Amino acid sequence: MTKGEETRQFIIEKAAPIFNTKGIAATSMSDIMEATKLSKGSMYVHFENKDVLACAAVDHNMKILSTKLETALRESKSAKEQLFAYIEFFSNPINPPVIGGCPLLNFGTEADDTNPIVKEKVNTAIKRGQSLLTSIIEKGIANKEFNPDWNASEFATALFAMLEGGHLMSRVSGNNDNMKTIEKSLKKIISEKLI
Amino acid sequence: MTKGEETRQFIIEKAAPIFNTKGIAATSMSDIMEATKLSKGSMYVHFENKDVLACAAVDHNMKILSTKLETALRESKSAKEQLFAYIEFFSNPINPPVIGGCPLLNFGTEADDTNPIVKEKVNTAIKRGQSLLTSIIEKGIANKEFNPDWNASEFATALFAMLEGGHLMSRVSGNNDNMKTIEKSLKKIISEKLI
DNA sequence: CACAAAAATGACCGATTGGTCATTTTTAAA
DNA sequence: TTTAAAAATGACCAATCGGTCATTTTTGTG
Repeated sequence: MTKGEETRQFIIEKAAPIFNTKGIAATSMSDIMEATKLSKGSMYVHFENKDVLACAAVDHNMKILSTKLETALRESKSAKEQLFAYIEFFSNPINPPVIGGCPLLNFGTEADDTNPIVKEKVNTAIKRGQSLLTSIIEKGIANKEFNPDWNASEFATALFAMLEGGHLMSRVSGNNDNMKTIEKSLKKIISEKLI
Repeated sequence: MTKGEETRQFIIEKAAPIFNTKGIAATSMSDIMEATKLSKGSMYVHFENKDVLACAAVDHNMKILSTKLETALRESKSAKEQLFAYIEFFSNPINPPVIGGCPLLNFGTEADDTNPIVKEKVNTAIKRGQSLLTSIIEKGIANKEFNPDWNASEFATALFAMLEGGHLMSRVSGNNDNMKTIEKSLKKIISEKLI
């Protein structure tokens, strides 16, 4: 990695949590300068404008999330264990895996009617999440772990939505109570599908 | 209503959809001036600063939502019908009841770690939504409509979270498919609780 | 070491931000 | 109709915004 590539990466890493916490519009280049202790000119050597940097920060936040999720799922063997691990991974929004909370929720709501590029990034990430969940459930059905009548993609969508909604509710309330309730509900539903 | 109160209300009504669409930070006083065709000085006659106007706009958006919801629920008689009406009310995020989409989702995610006042407004509104749902379910249990073993507040939380999460997913994807799936799942669960 | 390319700097730019205020216009009650 | 208060105006303010660029410093290769 050249010096330039190193600096670029360094800026992204410092900028990502700021964008995820304050939002894209509310984050200024001065915020990033302060966090990196770099000059303004240096920022523009590596990013042609703020939008490019913001997009890189969005990508980085989502990458961190998916990498940590992957690690959290790695040890789980059965489909049930994987679903439980997935739910538990998202079950603490007050101390979330990514600084600032779920980037899909944060950037999705900000971008949905203002930034089509970020919107599409979030859309793609959500679809990946849904299909990961769907494939875990389908694997569980093939394994004879789960009831074969279970509609995998339908439940994957419901599960994903509940986690995002629960994330919002817990962040706004300042505690994990709602998310814990949701975790319990989801685990109960999954357990009922066990053969 | 005095002239001043009329103008103040007029500004709020013009500002509310802009704040809900662009977000608080990304909305400028110039945006409101343009929408109202009023001068800058006039804005500051009625609102001491942008934050006060933003808070009034947040309140207005949430009020519109709850008023429309109330109307949508009014005709429903049974608890089941009321729950279905509640779900249907939120089932079209692409053409939502409030311009810009769900204000709880929009303002909640923006405010959660930047604006404690708005955060608390959203928190209160969410709790009201949860308790409305809980009381509908409890009424249905008392009516012998629903299985008495049903945990009302637990399901209310899950339902609320699913609708918010589904709202995000549909807004980001640009269509209502995910929300339709969620609507179907929720209605099925409710129907299974009918005695 | 030489030296060209890459990286970093910070002063500077015009535009826009939230906000103020002296002045003018409108309102509404006596 | 008079008149004082309320409302509306728009020029003006300092601060900050995203972005540029001539200059200096650092890097890495021959």
